[in-house]
Amino acid sequence: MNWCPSCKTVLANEQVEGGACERCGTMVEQRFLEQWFFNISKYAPRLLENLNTLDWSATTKQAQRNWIGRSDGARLRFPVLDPLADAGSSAVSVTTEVRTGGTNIEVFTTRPDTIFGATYLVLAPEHPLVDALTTPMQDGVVREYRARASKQDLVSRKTSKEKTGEFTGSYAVNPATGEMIPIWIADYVLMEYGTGAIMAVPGHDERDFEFATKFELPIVRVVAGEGQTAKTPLGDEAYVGDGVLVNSEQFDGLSVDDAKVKVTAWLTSRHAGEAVTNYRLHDWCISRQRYWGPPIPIVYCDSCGTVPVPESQLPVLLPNIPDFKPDDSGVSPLARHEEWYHTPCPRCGKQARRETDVSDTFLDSAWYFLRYPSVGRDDIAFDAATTKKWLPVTTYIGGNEHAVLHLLYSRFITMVLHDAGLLGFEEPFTKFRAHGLIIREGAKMSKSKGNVVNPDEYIDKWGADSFRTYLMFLGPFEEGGDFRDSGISGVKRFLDRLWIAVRDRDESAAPDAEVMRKLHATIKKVGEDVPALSYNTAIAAMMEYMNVLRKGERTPARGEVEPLVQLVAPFAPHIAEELWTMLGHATSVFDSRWPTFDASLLASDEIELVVQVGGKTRGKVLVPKDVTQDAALAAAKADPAIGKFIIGEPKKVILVPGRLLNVVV
RNA sequence: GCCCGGGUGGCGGAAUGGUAGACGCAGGGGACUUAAAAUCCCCUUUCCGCAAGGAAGUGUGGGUUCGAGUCCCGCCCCGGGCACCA
Repeated sequence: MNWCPSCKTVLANEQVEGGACERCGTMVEQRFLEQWFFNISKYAPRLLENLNTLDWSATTKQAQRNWIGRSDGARLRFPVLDPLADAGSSAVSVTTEVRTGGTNIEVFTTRPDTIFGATYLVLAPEHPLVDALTTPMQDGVVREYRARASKQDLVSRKTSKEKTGEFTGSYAVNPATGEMIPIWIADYVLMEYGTGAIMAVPGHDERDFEFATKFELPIVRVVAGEGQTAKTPLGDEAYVGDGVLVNSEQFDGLSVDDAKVKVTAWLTSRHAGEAVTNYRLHDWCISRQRYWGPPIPIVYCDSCGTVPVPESQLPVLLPNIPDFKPDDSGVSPLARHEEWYHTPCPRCGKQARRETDVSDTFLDSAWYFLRYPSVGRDDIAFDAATTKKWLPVTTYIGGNEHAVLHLLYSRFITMVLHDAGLLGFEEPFTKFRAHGLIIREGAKMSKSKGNVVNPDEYIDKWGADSFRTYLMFLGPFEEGGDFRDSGISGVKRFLDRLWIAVRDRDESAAPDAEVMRKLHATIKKVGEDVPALSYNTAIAAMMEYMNVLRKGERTPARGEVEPLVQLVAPFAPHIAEELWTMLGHATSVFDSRWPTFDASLLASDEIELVVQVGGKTRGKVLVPKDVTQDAALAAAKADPAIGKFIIGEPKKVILVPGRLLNVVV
């Protein structure tokens, strides 16, 4: 288990980032503890598959794909040679009369095509077969190696790439070649992934190559790349590229991809293995050695064993205790509370003991969206009709730091509840967008970097509306951006000008046609940008309109400025509400309709047509919006600044209606 | 190493294959003012030129196209995810 010595609790794999606790940054240790898990790994294929149907930020989906970590390959069985009969003999062909002890070593590989090059096996030091496989002669060194590996924490073990290992003294049979190959243990093989054992193909795997070189194990080429043959020496590194099989008997000449399928089929027919898909996603450890949290509703009874607390007795409430601080024992503070700890067994009524761990807080946040619409109901978790009306969540915006935490857990819980018939959907968040990170002084804001911004100071100085609008303006929402103090003044100035425009408006003046054209273009632009989360360009469009509205300190007509207040409202709600009141409305701006635009106002009869000659922009001409190609060309020739570039008969003329004319000469 | 993003003025950033640099910051000049602040107007990619004008230009090298920041191929750099995962 991952143990955080600072938080004094175990952590799920998802809550360990680069070997450190997700919450406090302390390096985690490894401890052996019995814990409760949710079987999320069973859902790995679905969690992965469904990603293709979700409208989520690409980065978030990719993070989940990486975390789930699908790999297609094969599980292969290597029979172990009877250690008494064959120990000590050198690698000889034993195709006939293989005497095996009946044990098999199962390995997972993504390269079944290279099995003819598997010259040894490696087990993780913790592999359950190690004891049985270790010969008396090797017992000392193996025992010592395992002890050393167990003491070393997982982080340094995973990061130090220096290969170490010991020979067990036993041999297995390569099911393809029939040759006997030595069985080693080494800490570069991890018990927690695959079967905890690998077939080593040093010719075509960098790690195996390094190990084989160090311990002088045989290296065989079984794949030949372009310009290589079966005899081409491997040199000083493994060949991991594509190619065709060599030194692989009947499979020689097949491509790597073909051979993966055919070798697996062949081994399957010989009962030596089968194709499998492996995932790196582990089960979710939900036990926590804390006080605050929902107790895991399990009772341990000497007669009945592990008994779940029946539904009628749920929830198990926390006892009110003064000493709720966790300690380093690995046991929850609840265990110190005798009265609570001892409870009758729900099944037989005899004295029994409660589970003292509480569940991970991520379990709570994994279903809060189900609870929220039904908070009015105390009798049930969530009401079916209400849930059907409001869920799944249409659009969810959050941080990518939850990609493999909250967002993965929520999907899993939703799937489980769906399968239990409690929900009509199996994905909780139809659309998810990850907001970007705000960068300041060249780094993402963090307490340790000392570059965090306290919003209160900015709100005091600039106002909440300015601060909020600035955050939306400083860069694309999904990419984040640079927070620079100097940038706020522009947004503040915009809101000030809006205030003045409303205050000084002319109630009787008729709106100007050109201004109204711009207004309608702005309504259109903002209306399109907001759902696309392009807040920065929406604000820019409103600023642009403000420049037109207040050009030369003109006094705007009411009809020119009133809709702008509605457009601004989602960005700067306080000032918008106040301005709306100033405009004489008795109800909230948020109860007013979103302004609509008149498309017929947007187009004018004459347009500026950009003229290119040979692809280079040479100027523009004013033409009717539905100008013909010939008329446009004539207009271009008539313009002296453009005409001088049009020498001779045009070879080709391209007119992009309403936009551009390109004359190729 | 693998997989995602991204690379555009002094800066933050705009650009359905069609005027690169919208909008904002910073900078310069001007109007108003006794003055300052505020407000308003103009300029501000680089190079050549007094100017008119011209040339170059979106990390880099090629390619497709009448036309490429945008599409395709190779490379470099930055940010993020995964990583002794077989």
